Amino acid sequence: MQPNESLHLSVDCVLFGYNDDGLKVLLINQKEDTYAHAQGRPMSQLPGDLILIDEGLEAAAERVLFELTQVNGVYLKQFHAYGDPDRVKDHKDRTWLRSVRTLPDQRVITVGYFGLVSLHDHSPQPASFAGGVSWVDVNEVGPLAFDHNSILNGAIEALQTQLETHHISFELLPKKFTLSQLQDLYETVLDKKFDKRNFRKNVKKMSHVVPLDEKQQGVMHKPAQLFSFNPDQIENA
Amino acid sequence: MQPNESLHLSVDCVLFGYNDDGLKVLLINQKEDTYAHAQGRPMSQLPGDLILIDEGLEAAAERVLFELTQVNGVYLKQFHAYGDPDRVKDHKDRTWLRSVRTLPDQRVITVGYFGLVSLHDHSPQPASFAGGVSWVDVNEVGPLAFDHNSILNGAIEALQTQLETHHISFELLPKKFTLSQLQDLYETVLDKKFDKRNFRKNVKKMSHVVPLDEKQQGVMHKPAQLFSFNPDQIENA
DNA sequence: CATACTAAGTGTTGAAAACACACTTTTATT
DNA sequence: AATAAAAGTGTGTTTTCAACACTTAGTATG
Repeated sequence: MQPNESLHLSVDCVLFGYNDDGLKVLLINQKEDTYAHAQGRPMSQLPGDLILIDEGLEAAAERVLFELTQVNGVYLKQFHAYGDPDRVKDHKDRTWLRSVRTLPDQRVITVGYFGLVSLHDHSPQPASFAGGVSWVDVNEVGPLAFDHNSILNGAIEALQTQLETHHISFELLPKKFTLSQLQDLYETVLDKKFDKRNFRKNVKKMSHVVPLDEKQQGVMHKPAQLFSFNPDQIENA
Repeated sequence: MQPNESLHLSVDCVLFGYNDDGLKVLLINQKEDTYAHAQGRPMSQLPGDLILIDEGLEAAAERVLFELTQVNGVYLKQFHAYGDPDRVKDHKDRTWLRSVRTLPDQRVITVGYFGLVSLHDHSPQPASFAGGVSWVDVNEVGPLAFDHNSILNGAIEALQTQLETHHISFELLPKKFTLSQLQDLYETVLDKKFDKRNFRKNVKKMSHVVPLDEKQQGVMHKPAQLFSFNPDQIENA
């Protein structure tokens, strides 16, 4: 049984950003000049990188995200490992790989993490990079490089499950938010509608959602009560 | 950014076996003669192996299980990847590694799969191997090598979630089974009790559990109706 | 053949959660 | 003062969940 002499391992990050405009994913555009145009236009892909020899998986995911967004402390969760031997062997992807990797023919197994950021207060901007990093609405994502479309789908499912079972909504909302914003978040992520009154009844049972002595301002309708999350109350379930 | 020249990737399998006697895990005993006894007694570990250079992750898990049990077509599900840089660096584990690996100092990332087999009809027996393979009740598992105790815990949680959300119980039961057996399975895996009448009410709603024209035989009490699973009805949810 | 043993099988009721549903209130704008 | 726009609020119905105990069918024994 021969050992796997030359395998590479990477992490790929599906960074979800949310604001009143919808749920977004951070994508990287392969640069045009590094892409052989035989195939058509350059593709987008998920941010990812090979892990360093002494680096933990989660640490690698944090590093990738920090390099892209300069944001630390992003909520991160591993959801699946992708190891099809041919996942980076597709013709359309090889061309690009040859331009950026020293060993483009190496098999790469990747571990998928999804991360959550709020795009309300500040939009963590595609830092430093030569550019080509952008937030794309999850419903408008075209074909991605490698198997990144299935990785994205896996991340969306994991996010949906996680939203239903754990208290993670605050990762995607501003510090102060209205109940309509919270409901919109649930509706957007889970892709279904909720009844306003029933939704609010359920929120009242969530002890980690606390009303503030503050109201929305500058809106041309009845201003909404603001709420925030009480970190002490956020446990599991 | 230096590439990860010398990483190894393995799969570790948590094979669950179930019979009326409880939920078991298949463990391998490190052989005494390959283990330096300085530390005390040899440890047990989960079956696992480095993946071959052209082998998919799931294929590797299937291979490991087949080599151990000679059983094909085991239900298998990936649940988590473990990549702590020090996960195989513990002193107690190095000794053993040196005796079985050509490159014992290599970092190893592992992908965890859990598998399900029924121990009713036939107990897939620890094949061919020099021995040291055994079914251990999940509640009686002692300290394992490496981080295998946390891998096992991760597998148990994944199994519980999966049992509650997907129709997988038939993987652990004989082809024909009684409702009491089904209930015992749920109680064992989820580690809680159910009310017999309520449980049976719920089963009646499951269209994939179908009654047979057959009864239990040779028991010294009222023989139970036998049921089986209708594979056509097993979808998701 | 009568009795005893064992697990199988079976319904009802009350409580809680889920669902469906429409009008009034508050602010900014004109 | 009138309008526009989203906020906020309660009730009845249906469905699901939880608690609870006795009768039945077969095997074994005397």
